[in-house]
Amino acid sequence: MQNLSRRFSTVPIHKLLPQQLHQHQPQPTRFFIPFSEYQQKRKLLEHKLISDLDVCANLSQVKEVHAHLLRHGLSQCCYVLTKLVRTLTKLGVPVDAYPRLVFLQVKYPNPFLWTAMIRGYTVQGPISEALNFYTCMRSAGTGPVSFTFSALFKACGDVLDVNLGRQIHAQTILVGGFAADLYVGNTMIDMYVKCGFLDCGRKVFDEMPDRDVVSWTELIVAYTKIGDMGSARELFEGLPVKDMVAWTAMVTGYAQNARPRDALDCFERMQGAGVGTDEITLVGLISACAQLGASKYANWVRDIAEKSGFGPTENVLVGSALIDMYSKCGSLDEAYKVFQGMKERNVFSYSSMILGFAMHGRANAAIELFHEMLTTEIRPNRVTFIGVLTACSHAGMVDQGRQLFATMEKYYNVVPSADHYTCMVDLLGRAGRLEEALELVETMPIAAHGGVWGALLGACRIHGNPDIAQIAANHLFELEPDSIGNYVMLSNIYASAGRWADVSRVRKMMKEKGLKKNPAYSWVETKKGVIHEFCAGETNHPEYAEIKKALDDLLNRLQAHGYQPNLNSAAYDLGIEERKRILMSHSEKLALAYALLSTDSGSTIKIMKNIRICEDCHVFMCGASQVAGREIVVRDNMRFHHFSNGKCSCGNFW
DNA sequence: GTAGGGTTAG
Repeated sequence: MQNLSRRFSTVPIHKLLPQQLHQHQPQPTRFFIPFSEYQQKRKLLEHKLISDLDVCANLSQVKEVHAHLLRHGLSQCCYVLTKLVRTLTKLGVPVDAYPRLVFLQVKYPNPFLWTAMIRGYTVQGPISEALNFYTCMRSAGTGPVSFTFSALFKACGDVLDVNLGRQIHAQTILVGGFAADLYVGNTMIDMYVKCGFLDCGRKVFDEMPDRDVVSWTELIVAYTKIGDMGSARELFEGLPVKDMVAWTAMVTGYAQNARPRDALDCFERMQGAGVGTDEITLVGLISACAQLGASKYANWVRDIAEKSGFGPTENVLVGSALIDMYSKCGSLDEAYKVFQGMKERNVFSYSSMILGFAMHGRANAAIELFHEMLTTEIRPNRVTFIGVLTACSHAGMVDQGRQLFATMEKYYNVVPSADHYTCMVDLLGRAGRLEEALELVETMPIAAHGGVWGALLGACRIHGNPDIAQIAANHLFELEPDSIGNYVMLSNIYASAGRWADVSRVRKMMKEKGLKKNPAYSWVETKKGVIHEFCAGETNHPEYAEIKKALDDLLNRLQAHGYQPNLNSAAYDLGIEERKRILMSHSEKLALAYALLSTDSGSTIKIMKNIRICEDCHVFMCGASQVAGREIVVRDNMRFHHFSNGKCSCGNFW
């Protein structure tokens, strides 16, 4: 066996070119074969070997074909050997071993055989060896084929090496004609986009003589990923023939960019265009419905899934997405029904269900399900641990949470991320161990992000610790200078501690930065599925008089049960009566009163909020669930609160 | 050989 490395040049292509090009013009590939009986027989044999290779399921079968091939004197037949190399790499045989030996026995490899080797190295690595083969192929005077470049671009995209990609791009132009090839162009766009050079991808697209729906979709997706839905849309509208993948890219793009309405509109247009729907389209659509959080859409999309033949029972992808959606729409029971009905479950199904339980304050159910999962073959991933740690933290299970955290890397090979540290800080913080939580943040081996400090700040609110709150807030002001919530939180913590001078200081900071409080909104769905929006302090609802009356009635009954307004939940510098009035105009209270008027007495009231529920409203909801005898579910921007018989599922920690 | 996909914490 010859030593390959000595025969092959190791000079990088940019040094070989362009001089090398002039020395070795690519030889034209010969397609014409003189016809004869011998040729005919040989051709039949080649075809037989190829189809034998097609059905090979393991290495020994391939070896048999190889032996057969050698017996018939086809050791130089590039056509069959190319197939042999492809089959071997497809079966996962290291290209550096057996395929390389096969290749070395060929005196004059044709471009396809070279490319099969290059492709093998681009898939299995190292990419340097793929490039080495390319260089040698060129030095041997062999002209590449378009697939050679596609394989190389794919490899560059996978390892995010744009410099290499650019060198190969230059090659496609130098070697001649390949830059204009459709497949080469498409993989080139993909490479640039993956490496984060969208503009270069766009330039390739703009200069391509032939484009197909794949070229368009690649760019559309790239725009949706960076959040530029305007450019995505513009391209999409110009796309002459829109197929299912292209439509799906738009639907999913809107969903991923928090524009659920547009996602739904786009889907309806897609249906109007007579384009079919598959599981991937449904996932995007379901995610949009989850964001809308209304049961009307939840039922609508489930119906579509069933009718398209991708029901949750059969399809694990759709099933998992539906679990998440129902959880986010406040229908935990429905989520669990979907979960139980699924024939096949995977780590997504389990994690979504565990997160659903955790989000709704059902800590024990979440932890039980986690243990049930461990009895299966399915291994937990990073998201599963987020779910189960969140559950522990809401149930105050400090020791169990610590134990889980300690085992995640050891037994499950999941390295704790800043997000997992967020859960741990939350766990310790909620349990009142603020110093320990602070110590954990200060000693964690990776950088703390806003989430970690935010968890600490939230714990300081629960336990009224303005000093540690100040430390956390200072970090947050650095990390997230424009995030209004942190200022509001710190100001509230000072207000609860009666430190009015500090409250003024924080307010001044907000003013200087030009930050304004987000207006508070609540939404409630009537029995007809119409969604009503309420803004704090708003009096212009058409049924405002009735709402006000219902709210006053409720207030009177609650006061008879001992409810007293929590005045700390309103601005400190107003009079007591004014503060009481403001508290009563909070949007979730208006929404609750309207729901009492407009829904059936036995049904659960569901209210969605855009900001965190205040303490006064929380107490108010607890009481209301008792005196009105209703189940109330409130989704704020953090989690779900289930109010029933005067108690909340969050255990008054939120 | 090329394009669309799910769960994430304050």
